[in-house]
Amino acid sequence: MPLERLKKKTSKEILWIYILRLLTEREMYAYELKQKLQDRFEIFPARVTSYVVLYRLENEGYVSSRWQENKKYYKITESGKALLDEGIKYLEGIVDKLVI
Amino acid sequence: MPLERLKKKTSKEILWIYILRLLTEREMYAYELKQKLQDRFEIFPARVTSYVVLYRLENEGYVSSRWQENKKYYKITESGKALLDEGIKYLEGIVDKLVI
DNA sequence: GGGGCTATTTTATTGCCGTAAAATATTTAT
DNA sequence: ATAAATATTTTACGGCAATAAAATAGCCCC
Repeated sequence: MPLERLKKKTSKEILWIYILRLLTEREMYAYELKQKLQDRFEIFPARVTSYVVLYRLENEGYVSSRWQENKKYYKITESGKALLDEGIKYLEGIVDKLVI
Repeated sequence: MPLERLKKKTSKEILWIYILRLLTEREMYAYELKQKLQDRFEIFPARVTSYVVLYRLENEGYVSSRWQENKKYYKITESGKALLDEGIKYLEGIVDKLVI
């Protein structure tokens, strides 16, 4: 089923968008994000995935981090917010083109 | 840039949705579809890609084909239409969750 | 004091889809 | 007549992101 493939693939490959989206609400740590991803977006990434994605995002300056009580809290940066906006607009654009 | 990755990846991995969408308008052959994908959706798949995608779609019953004047015309089936609807709804759902 | 949950890191692997490659046939300008 | 563009097929390959694996540490509770 291509739709299953799409859901599996897409929901994982847009993970960084969901993560940035959640971080607009407040600081969170990776483990917490994984829970939220399940509750809010019904995505079930593997244990490590959110760590890896956050590592990439931080490396590219879209999030910053600080340690507190043995947890690594991530915060979205200005360029992260800009990226998120672009990402959402891009996805809206896809839908628009399909629906017309 | 994760957005570039997203555009590259997503626009290719949803290729089948765009193709099904185009086929709701009329029968087309693969080569023709490639042109339309560029004009309408600004996607630039490799020469063979539309052939491969259509092969998969036909195999799974989402399109049917017939030969006419040395061209293989593809037509969307009922299950193809259902799949397309589901796909679009799924994408709309993603956007909705992000925008809230 | 040890089992279970929370929390993170690094490295190696895998799965999959688009794509490159190679081959072929027809049609259309020049 | 021939080069270029159109049109399709089959097989093999590559990239890359999520994931599995393995290791580590704090915390809680019984």
